[in-house]
Amino acid sequence: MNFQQLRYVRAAVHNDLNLTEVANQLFTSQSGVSKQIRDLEAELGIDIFVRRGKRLVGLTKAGSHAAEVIERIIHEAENLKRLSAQFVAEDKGRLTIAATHNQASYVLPPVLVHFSRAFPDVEVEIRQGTPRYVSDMLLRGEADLGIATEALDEVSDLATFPCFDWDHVVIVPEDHALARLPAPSLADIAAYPLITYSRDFSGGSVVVDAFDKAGLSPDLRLTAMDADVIKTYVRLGMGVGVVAQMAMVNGPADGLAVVPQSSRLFPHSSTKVALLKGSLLRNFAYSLVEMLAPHIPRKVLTGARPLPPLTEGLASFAQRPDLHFNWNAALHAEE
Amino acid sequence: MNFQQLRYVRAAVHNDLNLTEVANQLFTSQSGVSKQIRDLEAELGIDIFVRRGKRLVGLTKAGSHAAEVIERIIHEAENLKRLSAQFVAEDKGRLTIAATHNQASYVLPPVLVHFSRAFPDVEVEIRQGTPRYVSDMLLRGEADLGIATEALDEVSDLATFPCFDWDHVVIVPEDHALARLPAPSLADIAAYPLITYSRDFSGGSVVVDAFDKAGLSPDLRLTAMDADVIKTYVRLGMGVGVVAQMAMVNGPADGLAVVPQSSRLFPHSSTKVALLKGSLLRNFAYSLVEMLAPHIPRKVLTGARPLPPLTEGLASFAQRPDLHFNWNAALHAEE
DNA sequence: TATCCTTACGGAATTCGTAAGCATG
DNA sequence: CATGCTTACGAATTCCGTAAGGATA
Repeated sequence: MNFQQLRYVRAAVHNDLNLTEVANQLFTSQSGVSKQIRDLEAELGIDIFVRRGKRLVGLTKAGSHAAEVIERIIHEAENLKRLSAQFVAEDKGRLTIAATHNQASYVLPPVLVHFSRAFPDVEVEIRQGTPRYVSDMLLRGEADLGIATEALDEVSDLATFPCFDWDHVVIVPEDHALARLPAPSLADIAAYPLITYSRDFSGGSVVVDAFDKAGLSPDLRLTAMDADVIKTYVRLGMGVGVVAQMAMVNGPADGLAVVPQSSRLFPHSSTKVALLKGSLLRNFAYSLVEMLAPHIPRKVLTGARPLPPLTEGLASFAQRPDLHFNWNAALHAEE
Repeated sequence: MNFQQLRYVRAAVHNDLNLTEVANQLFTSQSGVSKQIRDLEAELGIDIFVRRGKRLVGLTKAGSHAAEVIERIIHEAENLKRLSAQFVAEDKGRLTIAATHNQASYVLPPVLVHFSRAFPDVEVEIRQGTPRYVSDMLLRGEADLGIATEALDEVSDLATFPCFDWDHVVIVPEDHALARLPAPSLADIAAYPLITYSRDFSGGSVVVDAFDKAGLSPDLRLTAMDADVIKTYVRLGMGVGVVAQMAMVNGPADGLAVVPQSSRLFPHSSTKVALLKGSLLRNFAYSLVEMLAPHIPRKVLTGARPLPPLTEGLASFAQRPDLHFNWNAALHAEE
């Protein structure tokens, strides 16, 4: 049994049991992958995969149990590497953040400015996608931290921490009639074509649900993944937009107006930071979580790991209040 | 990074950092051990061990963190093997039980008779020693289950389950004066030389503590690790013995008498079964725990594992009430 | 001096990748 | 017939153990 074999099995499970794909992804030959997996099966004395002819078509019962354990072994091996890196150069390394467009564009910028000032030797990589993509990246171990909305709470292998609450607002062209009403209702808004987030973004369903609950079925003219697209079409007069508050506060708002009191029309949303349970992260990653969610007690954060984490790293951070970031101040500075 | 390297590091930590010893224990050359460890340190970029000249004298800070993670990796790798064995031949294999003499001699026999009838293809190996030895065997992964007294509760990496309570009794030669009193007190007993368990057996301290608390300091003439030795010397008239109840009920009692009401003189003791947290055991091992502690809800038992265990094995066992063993009946059948 | 770790080096075992074979859809 | 797994086999790499070197207590 060796790590290579375990990695191959893991990759096969994550890649539709396509060994050719696995070989490409891991930069090796597919014959090697095939052989190593067969060797492992022979050593363990079990079939991990169900084969039909020469094709892998599923996991055996033993295989699916094995896959779970293999996942943990590889995960711990990665923890070992991260742990070592932590001691080699405490504040140097790479941090991969998976985030939705909204978070990446309007929430992360001020925080990351602060972060990169505190950790100049950390390369930050942002990967953007749907909430589902964010959780997948975390589960696959390809991202260290994930930033999205409540959707992450539903993934049981992730530890999520709330950062802050925010609202959706209704936006219209500056000269639009709705901008002049003191407090338009949902019904007033539903009279116009609507432009908002796609349904698979949690924001999307929050907005639509609010109209549903009020017994309204607005004309959902266009849905998009990001606020910039929505704003563009609103500017063009294609309809009334509903976007996250931050997109107007922290982003360009020229030619647009926020409909008065419109933030009260929808339930609060919440930005969450998530990490894979059992992950031993680099010190600077924990620091970023602290910046995003300074109110989370440190012990809760480290509790995401079933067994004791790198306590020094965290303890030393606790002694550096200069690292704390008041994102609320930053977010609303321009208001 | 490979498992061999991790095993070497682990073994070094468990063997006083003596690589020669590690090599002997793992049947390899010490030069190989040395090289592999150095390779691992090079790959991780950290020193795991503190060296003075050419001697390993300690773990670095990074090393002690690494050792913890390595422990988990190897542990999960063993889980993977056990899991596979479980599917190859569900009720066939080997079960190593570490137990104190008392448990091995008077508690286990009736249970194991029952067990080996239910699982005829399981080889059972009993390893006997002090409570400390029992916990060490579990922590080192050399035993699957441990049976001892409360002493196991103090080891945080072990999950312990209470089996049943029992008492100590005072034993004397048949014709002894104490045997004729209706209910001798501790003071009555302390008038004679005492023979009981060694202090490092939890039974030992329970007995001595009871006298201490009563303000008595009896003449502790002899201490031994097992009841048979104690009984022998009591027969020879060397003193009054204090042994576990089971040693009289389930073991030979010829020539000896239990002092009336003497079980009330000492606090209750309790037999515990323990397993290493996070261990994925074979189905038959869980079955033995069930026989020993049938009142423990199955979910609590499997909860000893941080992540989902082999649920089929356990579920199928739950459907076989024939496997349940009433040890209380067995233990007291002769009464 | 006895113990014990490290390095060097040659042989053994493993792993890897190309190429060919063969089953599936 | 395009895709995809397996097997065979030679090349490359890695692993292992003997032996010598050097450091400590």
